[in-house]
Amino acid sequence: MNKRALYKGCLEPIILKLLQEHKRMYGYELTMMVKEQTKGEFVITEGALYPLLHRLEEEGILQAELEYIGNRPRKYYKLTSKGHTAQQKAFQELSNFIETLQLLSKPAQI
Amino acid sequence: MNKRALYKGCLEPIILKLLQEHKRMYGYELTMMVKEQTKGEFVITEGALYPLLHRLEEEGILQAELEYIGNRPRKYYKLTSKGHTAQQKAFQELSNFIETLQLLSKPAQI
DNA sequence: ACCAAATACATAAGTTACCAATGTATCTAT
DNA sequence: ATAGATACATTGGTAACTTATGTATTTGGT
Repeated sequence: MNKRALYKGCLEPIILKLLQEHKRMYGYELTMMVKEQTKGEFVITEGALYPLLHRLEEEGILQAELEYIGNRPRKYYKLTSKGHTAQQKAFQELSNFIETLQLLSKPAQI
Repeated sequence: MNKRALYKGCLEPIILKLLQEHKRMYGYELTMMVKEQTKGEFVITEGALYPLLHRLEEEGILQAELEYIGNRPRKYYKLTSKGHTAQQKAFQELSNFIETLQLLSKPAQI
């Protein structure tokens, strides 16, 4: 069992949450922030992140803005109004999921 | 995003945990107990459960005993000594995972 | 001045833990 | 009788990842 299998499905709510808290962020920044906030526990691979961001943009959940820092391109993402709704829903699901997991983690209590 | 993607990887630690708490259980019983303890949130499909149980047995983590209730076969599983070790490790990983998720769920605190 | 590491984007192929569907058979309750 | 619950199992498909690879710019150390 790969320990990493655990956070399958968590990436999307995490990204949406961060974008709700920070208005606009770019891909690399998102990976760094997740790594930092989780003390190195969650490391988002590029192969997971970029396809996800593209999909979310396509779905109208994110809106992208390309900017240049010197000659280097940087793509900022922010939540659309549809994205805010999606974020709340996704985060609620994640919270429920965690709560449910804890039901199983704790010994039965009367 | 399928909400069910969330608990990918959680099934194994959950099953191992239940088997540690209850000494011996059979497949159908496991599905019922998870459903009950999570108030219907987690529903384990047979296509996920039985292959997992078989794999864990093959890996020497579980030991199976076939019994008959009338004419109906029932396969009890229990943790081997290797299984107890695996259970503790898996559960620790799950706990860490939940903790890490909560790091991201809560707003940054100084 | 040089080069490794960091920054920043991206895609393609492979993995795997699950779901949905299907199958078989027995037992129970109405 | 027969629908639903109990109890096992397998097959085929999927989606969200990982690993590997690619390109290019910028920064920092010696």
